[in-house]
Amino acid sequence: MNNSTKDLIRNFIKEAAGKFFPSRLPPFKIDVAKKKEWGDLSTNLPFLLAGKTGNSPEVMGKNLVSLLSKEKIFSRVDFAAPGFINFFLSSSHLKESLKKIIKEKDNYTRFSLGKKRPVQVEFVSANPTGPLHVGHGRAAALGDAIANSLSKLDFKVEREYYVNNVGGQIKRLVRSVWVRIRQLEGENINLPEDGYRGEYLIDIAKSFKEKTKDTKESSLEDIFPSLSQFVIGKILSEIKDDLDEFGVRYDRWFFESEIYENNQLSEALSFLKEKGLIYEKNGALWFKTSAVIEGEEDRVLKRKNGEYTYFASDIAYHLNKLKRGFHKVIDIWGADHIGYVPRIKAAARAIGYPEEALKIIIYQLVTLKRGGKRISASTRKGEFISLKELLQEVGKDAARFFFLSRSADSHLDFDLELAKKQTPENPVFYVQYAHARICSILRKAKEKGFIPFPEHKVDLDLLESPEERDLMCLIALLPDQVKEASLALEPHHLTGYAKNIASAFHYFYTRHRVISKNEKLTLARLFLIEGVRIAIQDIMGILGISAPEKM
RNA sequence: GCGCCUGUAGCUCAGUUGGAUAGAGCAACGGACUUCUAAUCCGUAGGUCGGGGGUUCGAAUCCCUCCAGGCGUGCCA
Repeated sequence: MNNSTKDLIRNFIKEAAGKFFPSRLPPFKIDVAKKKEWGDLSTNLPFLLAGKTGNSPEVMGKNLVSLLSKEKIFSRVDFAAPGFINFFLSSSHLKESLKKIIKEKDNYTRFSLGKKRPVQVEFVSANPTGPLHVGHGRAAALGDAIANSLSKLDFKVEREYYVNNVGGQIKRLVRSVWVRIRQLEGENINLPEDGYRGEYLIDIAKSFKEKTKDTKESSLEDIFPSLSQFVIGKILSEIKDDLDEFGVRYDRWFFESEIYENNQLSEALSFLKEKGLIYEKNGALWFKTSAVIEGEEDRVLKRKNGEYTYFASDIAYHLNKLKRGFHKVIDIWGADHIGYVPRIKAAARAIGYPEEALKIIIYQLVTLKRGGKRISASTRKGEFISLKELLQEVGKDAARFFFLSRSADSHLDFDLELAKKQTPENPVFYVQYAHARICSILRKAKEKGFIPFPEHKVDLDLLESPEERDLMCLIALLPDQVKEASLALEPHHLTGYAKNIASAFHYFYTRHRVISKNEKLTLARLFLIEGVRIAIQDIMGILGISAPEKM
């Protein structure tokens, strides 16, 4: 499936240019025009051809224009100095697009280019040492939206959460709970320096005590296996609950311990050994990062004390992913892991990842604000705002919309007051309101007997105002938007497009009455706003945000 | 010190594989309800794209340099 307007145009351009430019075309752009006078779309190809042929952009451009003008998809094709071609989409193409979205619903923005190839998105993957915080919310929103958007392109997407259930952090965690248990037993004992101080561990200690009777005599060593399983299970189920409430479901929860159990670690290491990328120094085993990526420091895989590092199991984990046959593996990490990127990239290359098969998306940290004031987010004191609290305060929809409003690269200022507001200042309500408003009109139309309407009675030629044309144009370009945002792994473009459509609708609404005495016009407009409604619902669906029918 | 990210209107940010006179939302100011949701809309104003240099037909976008903020720089994860 492919409803891309740009692809159609691209093909026409290739065909036309081929008539006087025999060799392969340089990569050219088709952009949405910035101004009304410049049409709907434009291309810079004349500049590029001029550079290749020595002719002026004007000659190249005018040649193309004369060949392209005959295509039915355009109502007008202009050459625009100094070297652009501007395209005006014909009303027949716009009407065609509108009919398609009505007919195909959310399949309208579906593409078949992924060809069912498997892609994995691994995200959040927070250590099971405490509740998820706001930053994890950003990862969850990003990962889920990216996964949704890739599904649209017909990739077979798998969502995965990697659970680090072994290692030093877990030991510290379990020891902390053990100390809490001892304290509950009345012992005068303090949390270790590097312990976890959060109050939630006291609750966990209590429930472990209830479940297991004789905690009094047990040493940490004896109790460790069962206690650690209990603690991790408890915390993980809270994490699952939070993600569930946020609307995120995983296909797989992958436990780090699995890497150890199935010998996968030694397999990965011998893989590297064969390549001569492992050596011993100071009693430890090292990975020769420097041999793969210039300027990178070598890293320890196995410590002097015989324990493997997180890096070692992570290499094995990535080898495991590769073996599962993913066409592409996408890891989504917080900016605090930025320093880890080169070494895992190096390892990926060493274990046979094709270039580009591993994509690591780094998102910048979230700053919370209440009105104008910053809220400190210090994890150490345990006074961070959890994802749960955020959801309680602003709700899933606002949280997701805000997280997805900015590019991952950008630091995110999250204003809690704004997210809660039920006014047009708050973009999520603005968009949802447009959808609800359309639904309200459709309900009324139904009462009056306009719906369901037979499609053959709808005459779209009656939609001739600029406001109606703008809406149709946004619908016509929607598949391209979805495709581009998906391929770029940048869902924030879609929040932007949702705002654009909502705005165009509200503008239309104040100028035109949908339900009127003019029955034919009413039908045509109902048809149009139903298309707009589907567009909004579709985008919101990709973003994981609801599109309410009433507000 | 070094690495990565960021610096665009009062605020929050799009735009960064070079392309036309740099955009949006909010805030500010001024307007619009015999109406299918005024939870909306319209208009006005707002800019040395952090500074400086360079590359070229053309730079917010590429290169160099400097400044500011964030994150990282573990035999933690």
